[in-house]
Parts: sequence; C-alpha cells; structure tokens
Amino acid sequence: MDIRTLCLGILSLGEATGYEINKMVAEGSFSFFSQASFGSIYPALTKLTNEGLVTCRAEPQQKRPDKKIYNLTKAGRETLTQELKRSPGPDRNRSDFLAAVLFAEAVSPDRIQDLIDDRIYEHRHKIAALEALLEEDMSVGSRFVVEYGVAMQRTALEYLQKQRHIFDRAKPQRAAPKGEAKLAT
Amino acid sequence: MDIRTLCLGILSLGEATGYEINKMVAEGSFSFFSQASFGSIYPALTKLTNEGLVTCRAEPQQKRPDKKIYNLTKAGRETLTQELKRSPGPDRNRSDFLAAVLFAEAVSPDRIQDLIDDRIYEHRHKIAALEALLEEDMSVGSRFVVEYGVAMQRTALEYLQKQRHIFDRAKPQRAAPKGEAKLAT
DNA sequence: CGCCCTTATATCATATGTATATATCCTGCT
DNA sequence: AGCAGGATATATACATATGATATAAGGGCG
Repeated sequence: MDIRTLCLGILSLGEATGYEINKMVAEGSFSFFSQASFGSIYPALTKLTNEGLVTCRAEPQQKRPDKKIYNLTKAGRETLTQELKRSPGPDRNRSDFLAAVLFAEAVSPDRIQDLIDDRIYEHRHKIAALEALLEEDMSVGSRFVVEYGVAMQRTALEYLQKQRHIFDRAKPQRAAPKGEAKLAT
Repeated sequence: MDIRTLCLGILSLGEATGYEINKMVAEGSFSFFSQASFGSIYPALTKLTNEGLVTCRAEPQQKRPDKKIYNLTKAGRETLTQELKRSPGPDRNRSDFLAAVLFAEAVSPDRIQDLIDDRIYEHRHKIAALEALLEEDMSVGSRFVVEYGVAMQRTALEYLQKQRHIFDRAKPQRAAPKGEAKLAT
C-alpha cells in the first residue's frame, strides 16, 4: 500500500488536512502499520487532487498558511474499494534493534545487555500509552488494531524478559547489591 | 539503520556476494527485521568498496557474470562498531493487512472476514517454516531472532483467531444462495 | 526575554523499492 | 523432445519515500 492509498483510506474516515494526516500516521493508532511524512503526504495529496480522487477546500487563517481540507470524492472512494479488493502485501518490519543484537554478537557482545534492557523499558512505556488510548472511544476497527498492537508489544516484552540472559557468557556471578537489577526487571 | 550498515553487519558474519546478501534479507532470518533489494544492495556494496570499508574479489565463473565476493576490512569493522554504539532507531512496521482491516470497515465490511481468514492461514505457514528453521544449527543471536519471530507470529495468530468474529454485525441469517453476497453488499 | 514546541504548508537532496535487462543452466511438465 | 519457469549473478533506470530544512507566527515555561 503506497502513501496515496493510505491517504484515501484516512480520508474515507472523514475529511482532514495534510497536517492532521501526518499526525495520525506519526502518533495515532495508524502508527502501528504505516509511516509517512510531510515529504510524501503533501505531494500525494496534490496528485490525488489533480486526479480528481479528492477535493481540496482552502480555509483562510489568521497569519498562518491556509488550512487545506481534503475530502474523498466518489471516484476516490471507488479507487479505494478497488485497492482493498487486492490481497494485501506481506508485512514489512524493520527493526534496528534486532539487527543490532545480531551484529553486536560478533562485534561488541558487551553491548547487547544494555540494548535489551533499553528495549524492555521502551516496551513498557509503549504498552502503557496504548492502554491509555484504549480508554477512549473508538471504532471497532481502531480498537482491533490497537489491541493487536498491545498483544504484540506484550509478547515482545515477555520474550525479552525471559531471554535477556542468554547472551551472558561466564559473567562474574556476584550477588546483586541493592540498587541493581532494577532497571530491567 | 541504512542499507550500507546492514551490508557491513552481514559481512561481519562472513564473506558474501551481493546475490547472497539479497537472499538472506529476502528469505533468511534477516527478513524479520530488514528488507532490501538488488536496487539498493548493489550500489551500496560498490560505494562501500570505493570507501575502503569492504574489499571485493572477483571470482570468474563459466558463462555467468563473475561472482563478486565481498569482505569486511578493518575500517569497515570499526565503522560498524561505531554504528552499533548509537542507540537503535524505533521499529517501523508496515502492515497492509491492518490498514485494509481498518479501511474496509468503512468501505466494504464484508471483505474483512476473508482478509482475517487468509491472514490466519499465512501465519500458520510462517510459523511452520520458522520452526523448521529452528531445527538447524545457528548462532545464539540468530536463534534469538528467529524465536522472537515465532513468538510474534504466534501472538498474531492467536489474536486473530480470538477476534475474528468481532466484525460480525447482525448479518442476515439466510442460507447463502450460492453465487450471491460475495462482492460488496 | 529567549527557547522550544505546535500549527501549517512546501521543497530538496538523498535513499530506497520496483521493474527490467542480460545471459546461462537446471528442473519439471506436457 | 521441447519449452516454460525458476535459480544463478550482476546491473541500472525510474518512481517513490525519507529526512532535513525553509517560512511564519503563536503560546508556554523557566
């Protein structure tokens, strides 16, 4: 799914500006399964407008660039429907973390534990943020996606907690003196 | 992590050709956390060679382009080590499936069940393929990554199995008369 | 009072993905 | 026997995507 289709999909849920689309994709529940930035969203919207798949209504603002509010046209909705009939391509996951773990094993093994502990910390925060999101009202589809995200984050967290010692190689077995072993439990 | 660093990382595990790197990334255990294709790998290797981070040794072959075998240099290994010291960027997951579910809710709700069922089927196959992979010998790091992948796939599968009915909405309880109700009601 | 974040659009250089070109061999299907 | 399609192997053109930067003003905070 390219950015054009992504924009059509988001606009199928209601009108929006490029700025708002960016926020949804960068932060909202869309951020699980897509990313895009100004550099791709604005050109895509311009192109979609020229092709008649969306309309653009400019709303003047005080001392600020006009807000350009985009709406899906009938042709746009049809294009989206067509696009959704094609079976979705495979997921594409990119994780610098997993790459780093794999490569660090050969290059700088000492770093791995830190990498994993940082990651555990991040997962905890992410889960908390998502659960907060779930408190709000949302459509069945959005809830489905966010809960999917929570399930995946939880699994990753548990896996890391369980496995975090497998890279230990004959590390001195000293008793953890108080302030330690706190970060990553 | 850009493709250049990815190539350095893979070469840190042993020499390889561009073709082999592509296969690892497209199919092997690297496919969980990275993607890249000829169009980016070949130029990256050429550039790395010019910069002295890798060496290239051409091995003539019968009636086929020379095999170009790349090896990491000392400078390349140092560059990789430096790169691994920087904390890894966030994961970026792109899932046309999740996008399709979310958009289909508004545009063609009947399609969702098929989407989910196809996906369940794919997860089953993927899990089987990964478990077969685990039978083989591999480094601690590779095993860590593949098992991580299995855990994630299992969670996704279970979630879909549990949730696959949530999009049902008072669907007319008539016996489906063959060729009908298939498109977008 | 300066600094950074938010609102809002837009563009540019670079990186990446997709598709194709070239050439040969092997495998399986009919 | 013949032929299509896939594997081996490199390479590049083109379209698209990313990341940084530009412009311009308002608000919050120490």
